[in-house]
Amino acid sequence: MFIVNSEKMKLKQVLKKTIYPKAPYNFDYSVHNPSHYPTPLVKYERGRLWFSFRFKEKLAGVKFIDKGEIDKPKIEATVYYRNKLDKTFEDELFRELDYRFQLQEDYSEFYKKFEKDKIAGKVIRKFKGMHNFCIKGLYEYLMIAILLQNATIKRTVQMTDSILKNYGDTINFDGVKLYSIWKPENLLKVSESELRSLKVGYRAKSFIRATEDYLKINEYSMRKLDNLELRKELLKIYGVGPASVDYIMTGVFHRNILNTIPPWEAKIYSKLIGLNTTNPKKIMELLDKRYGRYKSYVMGHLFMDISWKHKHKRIDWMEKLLPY
DNA sequence: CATCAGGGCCCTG
DNA sequence: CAGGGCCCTGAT
Repeated sequence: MFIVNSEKMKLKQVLKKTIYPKAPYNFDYSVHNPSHYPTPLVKYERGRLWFSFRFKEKLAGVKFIDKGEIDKPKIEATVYYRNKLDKTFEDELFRELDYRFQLQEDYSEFYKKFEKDKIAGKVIRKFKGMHNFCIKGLYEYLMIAILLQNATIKRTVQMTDSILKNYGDTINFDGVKLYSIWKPENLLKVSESELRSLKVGYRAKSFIRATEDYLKINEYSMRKLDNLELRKELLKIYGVGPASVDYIMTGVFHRNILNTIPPWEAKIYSKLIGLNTTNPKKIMELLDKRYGRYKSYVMGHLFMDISWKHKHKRIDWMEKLLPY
């Protein structure tokens, strides 16, 4: 017996605002990551992005339209909600969008240092203006991280679809229908066995325990922690281990770190840098030596490049490493 | 048909 | 700190 408590809402336009990111800003590279598995939480087209956005108890829809150029960036942002928002909330919402999309982040030091790098320079120039964005908040990302664990992409997609269908909220705006990850409180009304019936296996327990843990912490104050403290706090969350913590730190918290390289990524990295080893330790040594504290940016760029190429024209060896 | 490895993590000894 | 167990699915 399912408890159906998902919201289904049609939203209307309540606010339109122009955003001026810090140049250089490449819209498409800064709102879409083709290496992420497809979810019905976001819709992307060239120059356009729609996403569900739960912030401070309110579930809104947001549309971004690219109206600028890399050196003169400009985004038209439209917010959709049930009813008019008050000014304070609007300001907070845009401050949050600024954080999640790292709109004002300055990467000039990085470009100066590595734009001419023999290995990565070409790609860094090609992706100039890519900001390190993450549309999701901590809770949503936690759920995604659990869905990714110990599963192939295909299985992850299946589990995501069925859990969203049963417990996700849906919104309609601007002719687009999107899901949103449920409110954490609502998942606690669901029993572990109900979740298990969606074929998520032992992850059912993780969803629940991680939700309980999330409700005890405050992701906004965690942003002030340094890398070590933040890592320690995140690892306390049930279901978060060394692999997930790195994704969460670089994604949700925009920390510039690269601590562990999972084997499947090691294979990709080795190919990208042209190494003769797929040993994560060896790869890490090289990255440290050559790129120091910018190693995660460099790898981020190389990884983005191969993902975009793969998106447009399937690449054989990527196909093998990212089996659907 | 059986077996096994996946884009890990928890728990135990 | 190493290693077993865990859910399901598709490949062999």
